[in-house]
Amino acid sequence: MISVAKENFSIRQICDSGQCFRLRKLNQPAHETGSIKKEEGRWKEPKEAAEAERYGLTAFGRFLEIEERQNEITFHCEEEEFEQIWKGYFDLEEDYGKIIALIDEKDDYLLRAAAFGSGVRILRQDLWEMIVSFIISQQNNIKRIRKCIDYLCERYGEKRKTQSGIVYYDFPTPKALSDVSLEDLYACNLGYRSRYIHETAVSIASGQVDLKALRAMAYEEAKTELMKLHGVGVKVAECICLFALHQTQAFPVDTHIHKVLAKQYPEGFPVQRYKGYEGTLQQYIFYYDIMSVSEESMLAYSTNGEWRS
DNA sequence: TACCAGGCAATAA
DNA sequence: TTATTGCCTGGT
Repeated sequence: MISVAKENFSIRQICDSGQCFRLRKLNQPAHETGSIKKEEGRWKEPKEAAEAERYGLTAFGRFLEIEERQNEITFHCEEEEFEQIWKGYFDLEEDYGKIIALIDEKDDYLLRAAAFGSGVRILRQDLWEMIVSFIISQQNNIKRIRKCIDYLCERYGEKRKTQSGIVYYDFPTPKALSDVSLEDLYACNLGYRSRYIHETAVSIASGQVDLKALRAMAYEEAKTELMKLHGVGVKVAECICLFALHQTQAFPVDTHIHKVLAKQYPEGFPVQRYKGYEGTLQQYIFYYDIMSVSEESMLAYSTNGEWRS
């Protein structure tokens, strides 16, 4: 087991940040959105060591159990595995405090967003898994995305078992998905995205688009190459660049970010000032926005029982 | 019941 | 080149 201090690092926040779909709280009904049960309301920091929150992560063909306590995070694996895989996966060699310190002291909104989600990090996830995951994400919500991905893994991924007997499924390979009929993909509730997944799997399994070459490409080139895949547009390509290729200059704009930009940055987000860190800051904004929706709703509810606009 | 959700591709203008 | 529209499905 390996424990690390919680410096700008929160599994709970990463779990809810919308960048990964196979990290989730354990002892919770399958497909529950992220770390919080609806009826529980806001998540509270565990006070005692005994109140550790347990998470399960499936990635790179492995299952990792993680415990989060008030001041530390414990990875249930050997040191070698941690050094070789998870240290890089969670981007633990980057100093996020340094990034937050770059924020314009006059930018109250961005300061609040970064303080709120200071434990969020940009993961280095598997490229193929991110391509499929973000094609599924379009016009979709996190809960359903998780469900669709689970379904694909359980049906077409390799079944595996940890030493302690936990059963999990690897993400299906491009070849495995390219062999699945459109009809069977529709049965996974992928809807019109079924066609995109099928054609993308064929493109990659056939070598028409090369994952290895993609990993070596610079941002603009990688984005253009990704958009050759059916079902991958600008937004999805930028998400893949950010969450798989760790190109932190990517700045995906979805409806949430679009809304925030219009309200907080009518003159445009100062991308020049934050060059190379746009994607990280975007993630703070995104997390702040999706997580504060319920909070804002409560604040908007005035004491006389009427809703303020 | 109708509309929308963390877009995209096809088609029209 | 830019604007509009259909698309699967589950939730409200």
